[in-house]
Amino acid sequence: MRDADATRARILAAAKKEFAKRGLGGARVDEIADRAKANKRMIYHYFGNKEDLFRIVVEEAYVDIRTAEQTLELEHLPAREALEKLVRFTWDYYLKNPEFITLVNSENLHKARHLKKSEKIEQLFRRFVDMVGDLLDRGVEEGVFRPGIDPVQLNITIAAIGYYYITNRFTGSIVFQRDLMAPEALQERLEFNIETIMRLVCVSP
Amino acid sequence: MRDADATRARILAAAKKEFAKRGLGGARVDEIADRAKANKRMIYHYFGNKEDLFRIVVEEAYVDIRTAEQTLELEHLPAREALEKLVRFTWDYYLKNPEFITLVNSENLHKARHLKKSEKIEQLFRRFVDMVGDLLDRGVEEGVFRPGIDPVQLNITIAAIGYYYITNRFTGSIVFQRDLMAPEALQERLEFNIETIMRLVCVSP
DNA sequence: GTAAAGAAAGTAACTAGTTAGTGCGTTGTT
DNA sequence: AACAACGCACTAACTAGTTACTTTCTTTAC
Repeated sequence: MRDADATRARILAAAKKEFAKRGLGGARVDEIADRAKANKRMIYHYFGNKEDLFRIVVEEAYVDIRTAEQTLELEHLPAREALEKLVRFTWDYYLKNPEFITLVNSENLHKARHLKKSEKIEQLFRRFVDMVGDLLDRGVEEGVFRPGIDPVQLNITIAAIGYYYITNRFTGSIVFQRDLMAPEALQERLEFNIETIMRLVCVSP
Repeated sequence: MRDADATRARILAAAKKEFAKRGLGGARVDEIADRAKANKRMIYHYFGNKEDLFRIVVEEAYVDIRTAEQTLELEHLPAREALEKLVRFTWDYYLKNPEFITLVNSENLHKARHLKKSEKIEQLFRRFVDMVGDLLDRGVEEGVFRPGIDPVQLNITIAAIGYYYITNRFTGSIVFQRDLMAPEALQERLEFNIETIMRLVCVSP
């Protein structure tokens, strides 16, 4: 049974897991081949080398989160509801896809040298920033949002308050002496995050 | 010239740099020895093995940030000023010590298995959480802070909005198509962060 | 229809270089 | 002399990448 596409896809999925688990430096090409039930030679055949494979994994991770975001259709909701939905989505996505966070961390450890080579990333995010910009404008028109908020700063803040909690869940649970991943703790954090963003953006909370 | 303490200290400093630059998996013991102008044999003599060396580096990084925090003496300031000072301090510390962030990221990639072995970390942080708890109480008494805010959630949020920006400065600069490390960008972010926290905590912003 | 040719998919074993960790001897200090 | 600090040179295991080969599928010629 030969299937080039399926093998390629299995390698990519395996690479995503391995890179997310151990980072670029700690990941082992042999391990990726095993996980993918493929041969190491196939990895080099389809992806050239380890770094290129990593680049494609990271690119794909960014495409995935932005694709998911675009299904939100925030345009059809009142501004306040749309903003809350975005905060909830971001939180849920990090929670369900912690490998996204690990990959981004790993890419930043390497000063984003792989993403620098990518071309499709820039336009992907321009659309996203525009979407949040439009949402902010709409909220101001509706009289519910403060004017003058920078959509990039808001984006970063929405991401930050979820991302930091999830990425540092292990040291955080030790340092703060509570299980940050307990269901009640997660619920509490999500509500705190929504309150943080609402107080930041809305005219009257 | 023989000096056990100095050699040990040079190794620790070199290890901190190397681990911060490449993570636990990517760091090379030979490189640490070279940087420290010591011999690899000395590393094993003083620290046992690579993992133990890493554990001590991470522990020391946590002790350093908490030690710096304790010089703030927030008790002697009005609550609002104290809170703003804490946000500024956190931001400045991350900016001046980006290796702290990389070490914490690396430790979380390994599910905090080194920090779990550490004993002095817990009490270090209990004091810190108490300090912020006291600050919140004082702000409520002064009539400037909302009551009922969880000091742990506030701590996490103050850290998050700075940490995320700094740790993801490389991918962030590509994705948002602006130089996030330009002096004006840094100043803008700090002010945005202060506003975020003030709106979250204060009764009237 | 079918057989030969060729291309693509897949594998095992290997190479060259790297890496954490050590054995053992040397040098300096008290 | 005794002990601690130090350093060279080694090893056993590992690791990214390659070579040379087999198997399977597709295309083309008749």
